[in-house]
Amino acid sequence: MTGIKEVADEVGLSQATVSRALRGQRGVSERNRERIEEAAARLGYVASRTAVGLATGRTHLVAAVVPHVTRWYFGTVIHGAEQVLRKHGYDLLLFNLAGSAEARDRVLGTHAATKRADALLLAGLQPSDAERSWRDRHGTPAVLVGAVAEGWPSVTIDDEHVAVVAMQHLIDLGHQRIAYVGGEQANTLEFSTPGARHRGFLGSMDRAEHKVPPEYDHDGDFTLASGLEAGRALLRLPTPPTAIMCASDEMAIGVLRAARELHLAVPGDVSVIGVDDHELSEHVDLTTVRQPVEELGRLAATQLLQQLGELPGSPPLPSHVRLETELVVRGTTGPPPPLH
Amino acid sequence: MTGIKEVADEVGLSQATVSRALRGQRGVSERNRERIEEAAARLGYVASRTAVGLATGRTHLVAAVVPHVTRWYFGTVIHGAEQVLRKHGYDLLLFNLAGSAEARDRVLGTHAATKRADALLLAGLQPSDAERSWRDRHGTPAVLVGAVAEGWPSVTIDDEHVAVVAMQHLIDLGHQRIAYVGGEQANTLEFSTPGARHRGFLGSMDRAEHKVPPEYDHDGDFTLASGLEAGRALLRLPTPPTAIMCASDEMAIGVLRAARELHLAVPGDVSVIGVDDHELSEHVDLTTVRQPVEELGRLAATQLLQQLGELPGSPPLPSHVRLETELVVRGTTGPPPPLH
DNA sequence: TTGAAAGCGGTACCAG
DNA sequence: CTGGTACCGCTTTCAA
Repeated sequence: MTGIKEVADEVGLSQATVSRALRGQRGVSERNRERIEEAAARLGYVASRTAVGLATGRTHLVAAVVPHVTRWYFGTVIHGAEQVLRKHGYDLLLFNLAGSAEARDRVLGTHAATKRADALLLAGLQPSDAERSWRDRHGTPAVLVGAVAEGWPSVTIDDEHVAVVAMQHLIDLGHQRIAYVGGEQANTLEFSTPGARHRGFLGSMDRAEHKVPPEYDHDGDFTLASGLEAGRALLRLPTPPTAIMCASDEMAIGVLRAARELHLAVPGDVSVIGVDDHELSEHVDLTTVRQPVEELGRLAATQLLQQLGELPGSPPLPSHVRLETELVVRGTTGPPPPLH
Repeated sequence: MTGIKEVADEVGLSQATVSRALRGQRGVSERNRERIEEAAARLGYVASRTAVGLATGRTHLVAAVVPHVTRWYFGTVIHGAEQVLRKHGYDLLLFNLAGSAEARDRVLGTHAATKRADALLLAGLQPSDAERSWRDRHGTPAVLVGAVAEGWPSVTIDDEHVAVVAMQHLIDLGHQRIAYVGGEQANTLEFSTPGARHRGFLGSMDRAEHKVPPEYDHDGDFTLASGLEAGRALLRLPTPPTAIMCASDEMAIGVLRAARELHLAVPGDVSVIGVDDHELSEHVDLTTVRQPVEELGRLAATQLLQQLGELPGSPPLPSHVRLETELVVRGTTGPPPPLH
């Protein structure tokens, strides 16, 4: 491994000068700068990130913590974040909780993430008490994606509003017996989204003066499989709903499959709406409320870079960014079946 | 940030002793070890990874390079790898090429990954000349997932065999006019899988003495959208195939959608088979050849840990691990339609 | 069993 | 504009 010393010896200058030259700092004669750059390139010198980290106190690492990399939403957030981070010389440390609360403690409790990275990106997670107090003490830059918390910058959509928009669409079509497939209790990692969407559902039903029998309020865990299960249960009810709103497209696709299984027409017998605009939703012709997931990731990364002082020129992002969503009407919603 | 010095002062011992005690090394009196551990816990001391890295030369970081995090296959590989790495104290640095060859040069060419990590996990990528020579010089532990290369440990399936198995299934059902949706040229990042599967397809057709008209040999990029497009083209042919084999489930699902669009019955008019056993495949009842993707990731991580000397007890993994695949017959394949 | 001190590979301050 | 040198925070000889 060629070190800075070799380069210095090669050009007959000090390490200090080489260091300055290579980082583009002022105070190096043009002639020497060129010689240094040439020598560094020729010798294949690349500064050791570890040594730089120790000397400067910055690792140029951002820790991204997600509940599940394999879920489309989180994969896409990461994809978006990584794009902008890399552009500014930051690498992405991935912490995949994979649904285990224990993993979360290990990652955030022992500071596996926080000790090593310059900043923290939490996606789909509500910071725990331990995490917020840690951050208060150390002032590590952090950002939340898809969650809000007092004092933490965040990039989100309005989850309650999303549900209201979806519900309004169904209500406008004339539906009254609307069921909900959410994911409130199922998630051990605290997650604010399900609660907000659920509130949106209940509020809308309430304002429309429609009753919500308990069996119309179903739990899921945001996976297709859980949607399938919920769909089966709901559609086999003596009085099944005429419309089902799901807190995610993956669950909605599961419900669609349940309907198909039971030979029910969509939207003839039952309408289905989701949230996300998953890459697959277009293909199953699912009506949904689109959220700009990749952009969420990009903005979160931008937030972080700003806190890290890496974006001197750019206008500061507000600490809470809330992105617009959009109702995408496709083929799975329609008027309720005529009464009989 | 409490450092080792604070802990040492606290217990009135030297940093050396504290360091030894905390890493469980022998040569520290039991009494002092306990006092040190207590003090460290009380002070909330966690060693700086950066400093440890500089002193030991090991970062405890593994760089995982993938073409696309958002693709199910790669997300799952990462998920599997991360699980075992974390268990052994390694963190995962994610490099998402996002389909850009330029990103690849930046990541691997400038050693963004290699300089910073102890080991390299390349998924779905064939090492370039520059990469192999770099590795030859520096001896960085590395492993390939879903690709093979002279001198590189790898964890794979037999991609050619996978295609042969899929084809045999179709041929056994009586199909003769079989088309292929692959992804050979489309991928700028060199990728060995498409080639192998394509060879399997051609070889099977050849052995069965079935002709492959050029228009039956279609390109895709492993996405659903490309499958849809390929499906439309193939099924609109004057003499359409009676079966279509796709190099991935995502493309197969696209083909299924094309069939639905054109009001063709599956498998009545056309049979479709994929490769992967994507999490969705069960739900669309797709016949496919399953590969154990998560296990691929886990084994790759194990390979790496072994090279890193972190698995002293365990029997060494062979340098090329090839996992079994399995034909999963579901509802999208059947006998060809009767001739007319 | 313990401690002093020399690195690890850079950065940054202070003189010159 | 350039060089000497004191760190950064921990590990690791080498002596005691």
